[in-house]
Amino acid sequence: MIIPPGFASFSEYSDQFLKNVAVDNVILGYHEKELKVLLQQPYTLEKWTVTGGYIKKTESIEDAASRIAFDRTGIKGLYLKQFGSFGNPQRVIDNGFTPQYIKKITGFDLPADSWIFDYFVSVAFYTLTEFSKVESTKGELEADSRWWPVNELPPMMFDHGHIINEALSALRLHIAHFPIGYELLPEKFTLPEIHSLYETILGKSLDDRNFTKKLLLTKIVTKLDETRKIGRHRSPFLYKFDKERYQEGLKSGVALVF
Amino acid sequence: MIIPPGFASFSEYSDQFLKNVAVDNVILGYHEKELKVLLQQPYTLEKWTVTGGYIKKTESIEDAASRIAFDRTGIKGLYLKQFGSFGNPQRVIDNGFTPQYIKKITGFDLPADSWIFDYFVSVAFYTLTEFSKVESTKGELEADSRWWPVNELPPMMFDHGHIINEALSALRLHIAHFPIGYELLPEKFTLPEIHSLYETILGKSLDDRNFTKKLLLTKIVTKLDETRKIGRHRSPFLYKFDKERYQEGLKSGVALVF
DNA sequence: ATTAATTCCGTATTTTTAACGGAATTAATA
DNA sequence: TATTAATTCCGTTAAAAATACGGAATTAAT
Repeated sequence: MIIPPGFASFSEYSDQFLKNVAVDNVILGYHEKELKVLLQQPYTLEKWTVTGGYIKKTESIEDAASRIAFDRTGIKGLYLKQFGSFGNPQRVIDNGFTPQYIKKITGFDLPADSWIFDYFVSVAFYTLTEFSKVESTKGELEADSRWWPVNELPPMMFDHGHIINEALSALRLHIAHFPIGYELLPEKFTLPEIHSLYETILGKSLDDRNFTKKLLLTKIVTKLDETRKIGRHRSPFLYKFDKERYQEGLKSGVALVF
Repeated sequence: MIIPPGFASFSEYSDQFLKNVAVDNVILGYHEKELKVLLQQPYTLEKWTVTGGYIKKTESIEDAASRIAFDRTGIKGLYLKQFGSFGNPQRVIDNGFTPQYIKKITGFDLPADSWIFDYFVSVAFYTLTEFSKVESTKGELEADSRWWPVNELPPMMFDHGHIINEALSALRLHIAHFPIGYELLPEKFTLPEIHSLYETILGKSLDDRNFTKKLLLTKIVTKLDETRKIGRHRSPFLYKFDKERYQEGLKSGVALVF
């Protein structure tokens, strides 16, 4: 727990938060046919973490997750999905928190029996966002922070590698029951683009004709009259999401079994 | 947080636990074609809660859930499934904890800014168990504790009514992907029995011929050569679970879509 | 005019799911 | 001992969904 400037004591800052419980957000983005995750490298440590933070006593865990996701991405109203909580004593062994270490990074002396040295339960959410939207606010992100391809992760702190894998499992399960893509694609997109998105997330190839058939059957995307001119080949038509049907699908479920 | 006898101070007892986070177990049992949930009525309050408890600093959240489930049921090795975490400021308003109240029930004076007066995030699990196994240990359960039909719940503390509903939703989703019943049926059971169990959990009637077909296709149950003599009608054959296939199904999933 | 890259479309086959009726067994009882 | 009431148990057909697959059209570069 890093103390921002302007606080006279550790507790003056930390008292606004719940103890021994925190939120982690696995922020996923899609770029160049690859799923990426936004990681940060805090406090000059050599390991990376998913984005996360503490829960204010006055907010719900969902509100905390939203607030933190907004802080890291600058995007309001991200779709956050809780997929599990993680907690075991090994977490505190791995993080290297000691009174000396806390003294060094925060300047405050804390007793060895402070709750800060007990393990934290992490309530984990994942979210999907369009890669480019976040990159534009990259300058505002704190410390070291960058996108990593989900299958080429750097050395991760604690169990964060595991948490990312669980997020991906949850996403793959989720995708079978709910529409996906609104958050990950530009407003107008082509069929091959959304096709490739699904292939990337599911990690397998999907027959293009069957994919199109099923997708259009759900009516969550509608064809536009425009095409996009790219490359020396036929120009693909553009599509967009039918926002109402999409929202409806999020609530009540849409079967899209691939 | 009730202090057992023999502790000199609140912190002497509470220091073994993580703060502001706890575990709740929705213990489900099946009896007479009805799903029931084990609830307790703590501290002479008039509202009921699902079983739950605090997490020791030395144990994982899963271990805490197991320990607590064992305490309440006397059954070792219950299958516990995490299905979500719940936390918002309303929880603390609802529980009625005040320094005066804590003084009354524990005998200790606590400062108003103690973490005990902040809300607790609940990591929730559900478990399935054979009703009769637990009932036999009922005498050992603490305080008021009894089974309630899941659709005739008494007044519930906090959001515990909501948590139970979420547990049931999770269970109904779960049942489509994993085998169920080993924990809820006696060792040997009849087809009508397991059929009725599935109907009860899913809350709808399932065609018996199709049900049997699908169930046997999974190979998780095997037919025995015995029958059970009950009533003035044809004696049903007995079946049992193939434990190996069942375990395998729990790990890798079994499609049983009804 | 040719070529390379890519979009786009439809039908046939297989598999899965859903719907459905009637004969067999048991024990009570008339 | 014949009848009745309650329940188990079985198999086929129709409908729906998923899968497999080939070839023509467009574009821009050469």
